[in-house]
Amino acid sequence: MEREISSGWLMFIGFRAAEDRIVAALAEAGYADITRAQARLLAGIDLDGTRLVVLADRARIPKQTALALVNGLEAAGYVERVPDPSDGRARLIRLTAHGRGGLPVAIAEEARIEADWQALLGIRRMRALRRALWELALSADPHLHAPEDPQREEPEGGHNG
Amino acid sequence: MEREISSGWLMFIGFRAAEDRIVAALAEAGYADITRAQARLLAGIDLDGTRLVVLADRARIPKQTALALVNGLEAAGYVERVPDPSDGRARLIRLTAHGRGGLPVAIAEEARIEADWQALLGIRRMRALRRALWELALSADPHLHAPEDPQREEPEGGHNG
DNA sequence: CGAATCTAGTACGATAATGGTACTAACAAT
DNA sequence: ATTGTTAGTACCATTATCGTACTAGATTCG
Repeated sequence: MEREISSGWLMFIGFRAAEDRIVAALAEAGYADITRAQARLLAGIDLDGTRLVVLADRARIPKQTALALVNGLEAAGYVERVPDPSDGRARLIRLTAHGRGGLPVAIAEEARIEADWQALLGIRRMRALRRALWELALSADPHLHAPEDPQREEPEGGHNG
Repeated sequence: MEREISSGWLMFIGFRAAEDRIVAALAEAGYADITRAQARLLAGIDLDGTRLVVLADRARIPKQTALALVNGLEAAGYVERVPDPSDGRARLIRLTAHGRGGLPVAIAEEARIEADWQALLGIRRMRALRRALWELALSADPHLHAPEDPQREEPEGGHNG
């Protein structure tokens, strides 16, 4: 009567393991006040700033939640809001200097995770894993407009740590 | 300056897509009051009952949070607590008849998700994906004591929908 | 042009989830 | 019997989630 663990749940385990490592790395580097929810939002901020609704979309939360998180991050000095020149309604949420300080930490830990996973699976299976995950992610979220082909280059999109 | 989406984040997308589908399927079948956090907890309940600390561990939440969720689920009639014959301190959290009613719905949707993903990737790559996810999950959580080998059979463990 | 429509951001508020500290009762070890 | 450990729980403060709804700037189209 025992059943297998679903693929979705396996993804949850992997995701949470990675997330915990990144948040822990940030905490150890002095960014101890960043919560997981905030980290998920920060991960969606492009280097040139991102709108609130886009952040909400990327983190799979309603914009009210994203707003609350951004308010907290702004109060903590991690992000700032600048007007969006292309749309008077919109504002771009950008990392402050303080926020950018955490980026290398997150990126480094992320790279370490990828390296650890690749060491476990081997480069070939790791690549296959990423490719498969990409296809599933795209089918779930068609406007991810993602490359993953090393040949192509997208002027837009892409997430941070 | 754009970076790739991390494998962990891709897992997040896949996981959330699956989770949303299951919660939506439950809602449509009349189980509209089950939240995502509750569903994650329910997914860890074995058919013969599971202890609170084990549920907390599986869902990656502290036991206080698990307690609050169980209280809510108990009040809503989804689970019940029975004494654990093997340990006077412990209690087993079990699905009630009402709770078991949602199981087929969740299991069916889960199967549909797996089928959809397999249709997308093909059976070979899907199997490779699961195998890779399993290895990563095991490395992150060594006491997952998981089979995945069709030959072996574990008397314990295994999650529900 | 101007009215209807849409969209980005925000406010307010109610509920749910998270997680710290700490207590009790039962078990385990010596 | 004393000590240490573990399961469950209570209490509580904070954070996160998300519904309803408003404002102001865009967009569409007659």
